[in-house]
Amino acid sequence: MDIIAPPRQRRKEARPAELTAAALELFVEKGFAGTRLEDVAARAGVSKGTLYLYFDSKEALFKAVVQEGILPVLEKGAGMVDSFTGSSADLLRGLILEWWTRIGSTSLGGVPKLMISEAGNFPALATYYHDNVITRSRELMRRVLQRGIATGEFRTVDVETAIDVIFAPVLLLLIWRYSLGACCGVAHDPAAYLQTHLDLTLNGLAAEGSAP
Amino acid sequence: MDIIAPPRQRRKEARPAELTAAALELFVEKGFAGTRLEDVAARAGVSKGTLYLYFDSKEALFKAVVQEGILPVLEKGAGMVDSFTGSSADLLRGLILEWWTRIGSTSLGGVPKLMISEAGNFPALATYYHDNVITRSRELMRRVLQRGIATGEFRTVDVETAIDVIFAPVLLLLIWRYSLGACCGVAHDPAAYLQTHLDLTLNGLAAEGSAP
Amino acid sequence: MDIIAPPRQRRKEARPAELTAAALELFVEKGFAGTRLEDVAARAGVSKGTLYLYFDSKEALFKAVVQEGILPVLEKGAGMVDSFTGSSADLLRGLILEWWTRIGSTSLGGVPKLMISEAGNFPALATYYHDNVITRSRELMRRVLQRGIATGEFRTVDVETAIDVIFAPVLLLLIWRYSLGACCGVAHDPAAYLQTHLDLTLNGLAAEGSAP
Amino acid sequence: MDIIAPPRQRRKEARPAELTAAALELFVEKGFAGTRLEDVAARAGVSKGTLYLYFDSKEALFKAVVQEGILPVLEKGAGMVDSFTGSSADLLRGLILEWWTRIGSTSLGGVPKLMISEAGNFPALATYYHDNVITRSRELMRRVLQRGIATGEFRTVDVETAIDVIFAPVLLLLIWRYSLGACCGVAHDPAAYLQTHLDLTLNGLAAEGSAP
DNA sequence: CATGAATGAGTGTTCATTCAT
DNA sequence: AATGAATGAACACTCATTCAT
Repeated sequence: MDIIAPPRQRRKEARPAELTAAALELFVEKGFAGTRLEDVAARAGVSKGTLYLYFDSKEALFKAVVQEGILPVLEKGAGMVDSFTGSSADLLRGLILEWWTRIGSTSLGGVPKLMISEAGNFPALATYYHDNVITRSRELMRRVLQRGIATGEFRTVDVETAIDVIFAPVLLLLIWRYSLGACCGVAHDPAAYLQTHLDLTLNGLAAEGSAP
Repeated sequence: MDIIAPPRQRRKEARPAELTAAALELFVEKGFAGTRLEDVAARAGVSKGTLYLYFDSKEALFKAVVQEGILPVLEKGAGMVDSFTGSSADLLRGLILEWWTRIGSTSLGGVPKLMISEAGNFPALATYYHDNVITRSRELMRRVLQRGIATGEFRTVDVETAIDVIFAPVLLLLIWRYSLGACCGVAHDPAAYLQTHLDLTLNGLAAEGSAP
Repeated sequence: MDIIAPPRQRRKEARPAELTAAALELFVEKGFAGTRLEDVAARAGVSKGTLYLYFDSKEALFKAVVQEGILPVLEKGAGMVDSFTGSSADLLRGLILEWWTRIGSTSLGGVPKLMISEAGNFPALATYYHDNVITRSRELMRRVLQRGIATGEFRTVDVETAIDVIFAPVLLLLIWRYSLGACCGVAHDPAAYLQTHLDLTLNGLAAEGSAP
Repeated sequence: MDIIAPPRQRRKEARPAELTAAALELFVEKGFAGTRLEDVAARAGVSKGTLYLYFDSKEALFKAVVQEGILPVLEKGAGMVDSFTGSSADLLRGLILEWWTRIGSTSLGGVPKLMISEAGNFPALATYYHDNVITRSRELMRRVLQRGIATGEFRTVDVETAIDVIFAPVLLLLIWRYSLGACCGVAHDPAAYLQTHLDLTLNGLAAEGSAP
């Protein structure tokens, strides 16, 4: 008899992702210590024991949340930079907006604040995050800036400082949103904020005579 | 067995400050949940029970740490602004350096990161921090900027945005130092960093023709 | 070291009853405050944590002990009164003796003294006990007396007072047995005591001319 | 200089009584375990440490409360019986009413319930209470009954049973009042209750032909 | 693979008791 | 004698982790 496999079987591969998704939301909402594995399991629709079939410990789950949440987006970004053919300004703008769509505006937006909060308790994870997320994000932006400078579209600026200047406001937006912004927030409109930030930044980068 | 009992010291006056100091260090180092009250007491040289003579609960201790750590410095800063007679640039520079000496370079420098980490778990404290620390810090800087603009020393800039621009790098420095910087830090030299930041900012603020 | 772990038994169905039984014994023996949950768990053969799978708190356990211990017996008694076809004297005698077999002579006999001891600390439970146990016990006896009076077997007496007179000696017996009787008891023979009490009471109730 | 000693000195001898009085109220209200020595001290207007100048431990205080509360009244009662010259009925009535005035209607009325509650945890005290309070109370009543029987005022009854019959309703009244009566009480009027009880009892005791 | 009952180490909190002043 | 700051043992309760089914 050709019966379709029951959902339980078919979801076997999806389980880890469902669990990390549930865990991400709770970690972001309540922090690492404040999140109970029972709640994670319940939100993913499985039992507490099942969680341990996929993750050795709460700490392992936490690492998986960070790794699986962030890496795919970075890889997508690398692909964009590799294949982009338009202006560097459009590339930079596209990267930031894509990042906002995929990360900033989702639960993943809580990850930077989460890493800041828990880095002290998870040095290994902090190192991993630094080496894989931060370093690679900066590398991505570095390539964009160097591309623009090489083509004469951007002015010759100190690249590392420019990377700081580009990332800092975005990070602060997220950090605020997931900490004090929750209780006494002035509710920045993130889209407008990003737009303003990009306009200012690209204007500042634009070589004289080029069309920003 | 003749175990020597530690001398039972009585120092009611100094106890709260000793306890909040010990708690500050541990909260900054391990976070709220990761800090055991027994360790706080031990670091302050008292027993666990003694802690409860002065603070009703772990949460109350946390609140006291934030309040007693931060408020005095803000008040000192307000006094400086009130009585200062030199240039606004010197005032701004003095405020930031004083802040670094009193807060940034001490354990209190961990408080912003602490608040960011725990705001979600302590909404009441987050509100308190927002209303008393953040709002009043901005007010302090607002007065300095308005003073400079009024005397013609500073250009006419959007004050609120300028406040953001002045505080953000300093906050990021601290946040970094107490989170990821601990394990994979590029060890910014804070003094030089602050100097550069102040130079740039004051230069940007300086009215044309004035001597920065 | 190869310590043999005790077999981890799974018996969800039976657990609550095993736990309340263990708790009953300890509450009766040591009182509410003097009973440690760890001892309750140990006596039931489980760990401390297991207790919390079934009862939210020590107070909840206490409530369950009282409710589950007493209510079933009352319901059985109501059934007896409903279906009994013999004389009212035999019914009254049967009820009291059944009560002694099911409650008085078991650990449940300690419940009245327990309620007296803890009523002040658990007003809600005291109200529950009053409304469900005391009121319903009196209702049971009331029906028996009214039945006997209606058939002419009993004299026309003040029913509420008669209820008091019937219950008081039995309650005092139990209260004594579980308090001062434990250390300096004159070891009443409960069976003989009950017999005498019933004989006297039924004789006092018997209508003239009826065969007691 | 002939200055009157300060109150602190003058109250030295009164301290133990003040402390046991405070303790009695709290023990009756909250039970032994539920009473905090700090509250006892506060109610007596002294510090916690002072309590230990007079009583070695919480248990010693508890014992003192029972002993000092009860014994004086018993001695007074013994004196009454020794010197009384009226009828035995008046003597019995006077004893019970005196008892109600001195014990039943005061905080001391909570002692029987207290002893019932804590007898299991304090066997030594229970023995003391039995030997000194219960035995001597019964002895007192025994003498009254024997006196009445000897003069022909009372019928020849089984004295020990009569003692039970006389004391039981009074004890139940007190027990009820300090336990379940507190939350769901039918608020017996104690004076009327005692009056009825005495009338019935004395009527039952009265020899035929004597004027009750 | 999945479950969920069971475990037990860990911690915040209370409070009887002690002791230096 | 009196104080009250300090102590530390005790306990209720939580939750990450395990394992028999």
